[in-house]
Amino acid sequence: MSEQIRIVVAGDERQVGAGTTAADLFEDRPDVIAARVGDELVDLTRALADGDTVEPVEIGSEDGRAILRHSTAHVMAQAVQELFPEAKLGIGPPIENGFYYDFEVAEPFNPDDLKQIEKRMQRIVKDGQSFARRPVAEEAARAELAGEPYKLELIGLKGGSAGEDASVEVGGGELTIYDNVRRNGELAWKDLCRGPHLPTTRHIPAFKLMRVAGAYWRGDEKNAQLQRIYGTAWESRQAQQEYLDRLAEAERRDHRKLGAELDLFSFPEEIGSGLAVFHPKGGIVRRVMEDYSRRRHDEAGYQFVYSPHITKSALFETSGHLDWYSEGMFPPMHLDAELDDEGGVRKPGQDYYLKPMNCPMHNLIFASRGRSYRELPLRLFEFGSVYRYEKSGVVHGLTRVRGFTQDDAHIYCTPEQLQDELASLLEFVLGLLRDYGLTEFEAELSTRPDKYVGTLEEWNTAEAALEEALRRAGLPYRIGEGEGTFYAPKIDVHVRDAIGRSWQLSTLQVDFQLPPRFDLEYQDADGTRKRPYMIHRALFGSIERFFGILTEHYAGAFPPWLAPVQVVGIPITDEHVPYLQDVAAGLRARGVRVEVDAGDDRMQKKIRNAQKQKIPYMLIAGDDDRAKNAVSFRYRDGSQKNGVPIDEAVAEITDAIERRIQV
RNA sequence: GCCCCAAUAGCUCAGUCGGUAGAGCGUCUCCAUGGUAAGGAGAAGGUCUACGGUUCGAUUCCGUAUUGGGGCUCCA
Repeated sequence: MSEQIRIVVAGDERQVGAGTTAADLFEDRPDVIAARVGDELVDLTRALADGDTVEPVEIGSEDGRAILRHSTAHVMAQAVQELFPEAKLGIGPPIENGFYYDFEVAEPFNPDDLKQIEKRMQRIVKDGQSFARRPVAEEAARAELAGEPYKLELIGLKGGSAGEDASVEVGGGELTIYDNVRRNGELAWKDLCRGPHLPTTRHIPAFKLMRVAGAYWRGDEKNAQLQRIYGTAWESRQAQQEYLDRLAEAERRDHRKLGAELDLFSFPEEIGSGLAVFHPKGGIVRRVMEDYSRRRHDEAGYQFVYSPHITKSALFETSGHLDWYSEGMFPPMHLDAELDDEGGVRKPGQDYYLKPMNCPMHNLIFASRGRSYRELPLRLFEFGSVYRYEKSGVVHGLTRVRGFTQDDAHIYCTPEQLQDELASLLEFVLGLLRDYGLTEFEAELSTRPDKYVGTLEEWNTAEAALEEALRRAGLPYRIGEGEGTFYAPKIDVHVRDAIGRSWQLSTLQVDFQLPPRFDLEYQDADGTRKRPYMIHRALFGSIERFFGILTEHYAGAFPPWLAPVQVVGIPITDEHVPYLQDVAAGLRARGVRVEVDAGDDRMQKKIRNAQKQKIPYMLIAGDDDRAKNAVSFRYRDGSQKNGVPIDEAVAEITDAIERRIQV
């Protein structure tokens, strides 16, 4: 009689024969593709030991998907090496929505290659090769993988500072190799890998290769650049299709595309990379955003300031930017130098820089005269245009540009005021974002890094104040331990858009570096001079970026209060144009942005045009409406309401605009 | 900055295996007066991104630059 062991399966204690595997336990569960034993994810084929607790890992679960994707990465690597035997393996981890694998190849892959690789993968999936785990000693692993220089490097990193990626391959403990074994027992392929993996390649229900890109070995730009193939893999064809549909939806909402279609903005080549111009329609949206923001800041006790776009270099020497941020700044222009007749320097001249930040300017305003504690908190606000010399490869639509305008403010307060100021500030931030229909937030509190300026006490005070502000706002947050900048702990607010994507928007930072550098002081009630605390904050971050994000959030269908054209009048025939123009005049008198389409298109075409421009309200009028002193609504969603008296129509529209409702 | 890909009319794209180009939409003009997503006809519009090279000849091939796209790195 065989030996018995005791295990706990999904909470139930059971007695089973020695050598029992998780596969045996979940025989009747085809969706189970791995097991969690204790804290560890393992292959189904792993034999269980006495006292193990075992949980099933379903293919559609988070862990299950990661295992599926990682296994698919192996299948892809096998296919690549079968087709391109000279390809050297990098790493191939699962990622959100899919996986990748890096290869060193002489020639980059082209789209045709991808198709071929995908075909070969389908064959491997059909083959039903099993993934077999095999622990190996380090020396043996080195011998087996002698032809794979990157894998050898990973073995060398074992247990060291291998980093997240490498740990997928080598883990912390023993080295293992996964063999892909054909059903006839023949070895098809192998890879250094920690696992776990699917039982067989047949357990891959749906996958697709997405694209090729260059990627540095171990993420370091000094290292060799490998070819990375990205793929996606899912627990069902349907799940994959839903993912592909989500991608298509994101593409449909792409602000760069909508920006052109809706005539909002462009990036003229003549101006330069990352430098946007706003067209009249984009200008309206932007102006409404700015006006609203100004009004809210005014109500919240901010004072408005203006500062120039360029400054002598000395300012950024004082602020420290030239020491630690010069790479991100546009090169300086050298002005006012004079040479004498012999070519010698008579007057050395000055370097002027475009400003990458507004804070030094605001500090000068604070320091322009003596400040009393009675003035604090002093809140200086500016729509400040700044220029940052972003690397050419990172510029992207409106979300990453080289010239942009921050809704920037700096708040100077006493240490005692810090807590309340941060709390009300956070409230203010969230309130404003909510007005744009952004309601799902998540915050990140970044704390003191190893290298920092200021005193430990100051940091503790500020971090505690930030955390308390988060608690008061009832905001879910995570802590980024040591992720603060060297001069400040900060809160970053991430918002979720209409299709669930998360964007980092607002940032609140307490600054310990600039007040002493600028020798900022105020005179306290007891007559002594004290150093104020300084808070940097931006709600939108950059107006351009926020504009881009909003465009995608609304898919270009801006709510009435923001829409460039709020109402378009569409006459049934030319004869009704004057009637609609009267209606429009009434709306315009109430501040509504309204146009009457008097062109020679047919009514149907005008509706189509208005629909494509995503105009919130179409007011249609013909003989019937005119006879009743009415108009007919057609809303953006295609619904309609006929014969609405003009007064009611105007009231409905102006009300929706005033209340900033989303329609 | 690095790797790969692209650039043809205002937009989306076709095309030329090297002999200076087309469509649809948009624009303009005219006709049509039509009740909820494309009425009809005609016209205008392009040094085929720029600069070099090869060639009898370059929009096409090669190089460089610029701009854009997908990644990597970066985002204080």
